[in-house]
Amino acid sequence: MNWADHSAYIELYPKEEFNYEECLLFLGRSDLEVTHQIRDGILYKLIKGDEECLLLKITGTSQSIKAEFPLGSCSAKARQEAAKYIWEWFDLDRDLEGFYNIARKDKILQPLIQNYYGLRIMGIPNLFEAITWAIMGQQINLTFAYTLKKRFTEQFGECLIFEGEPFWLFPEAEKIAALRVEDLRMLQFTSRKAEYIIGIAKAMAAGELTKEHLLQGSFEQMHSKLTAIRGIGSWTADYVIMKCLRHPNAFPIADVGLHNALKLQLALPSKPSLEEIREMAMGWEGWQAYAVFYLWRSLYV
DNA sequence: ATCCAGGAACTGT
DNA sequence: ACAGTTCATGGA
Repeated sequence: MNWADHSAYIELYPKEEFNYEECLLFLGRSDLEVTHQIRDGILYKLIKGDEECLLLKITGTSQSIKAEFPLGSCSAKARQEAAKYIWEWFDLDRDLEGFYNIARKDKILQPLIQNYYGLRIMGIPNLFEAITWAIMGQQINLTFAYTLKKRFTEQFGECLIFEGEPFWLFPEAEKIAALRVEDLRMLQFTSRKAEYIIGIAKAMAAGELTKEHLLQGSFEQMHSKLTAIRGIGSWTADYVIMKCLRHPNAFPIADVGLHNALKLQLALPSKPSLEEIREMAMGWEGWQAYAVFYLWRSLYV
């Protein structure tokens, strides 16, 4: 992690192939987003440090990301945690050169890496949030998924008011583990999703499911451990591996957004079959997650 | 109104 | 292993 601690603020220095504006565009794709805010081009994110909440005020250029602490000064340890969080959130450990090398030779990806140069997979570092968000998004349109997340967070998450505006933390697994299905049904979750989410919250609260444990395994091991959990199928496992566990081989091949993006990019009369997608993705080995993320990007704005 | 949405479990063969 | 069915509700 390449960063500087200036006490009043911190600064992170990504390697090349980084474009803050592109990343910010992704973060601003929904007005219903509750786990971060963008106001006047400035990104605000509330994170949970050791016991205490930390509000980050983030700005960036193509060379660096700067984060201030509008709540006041914070400890050196908290600043380190903030730096680590942002580093992971923006996937700054990744060297995109490998991806761009294979993408330059790929008919589908070539225009995308040109248009979205420097875009990184904006992650969800918190495992419970990543899994829960993926489950919320199963088989419903994205707008409604954001509505569910907003209700869920505003009902069960912690809130901090700053300058008269609320900043939310995604709910803790411990809190959700104590709920009943009806508590989520009231927010228009389906019974099925409510069961899945509470079940996973219980497993995580009991320490039976942790990010650290999953990260120890290979891609295949992560995938099979995740899909062994009720509510997590192949799509959800790949999504979580892509956004939280950060394995670049994650490939949610059944994703509807992916299908639509391919149809659009290739001007196909209808969505490609899984077999056709496998064919297209032959050259993406080792970078499937980035290929998918760039294709998703092509669907908006 | 009708179709479908960043799927998964369940059921029957 | 594989295909069909059910869950459920909002957006376009």
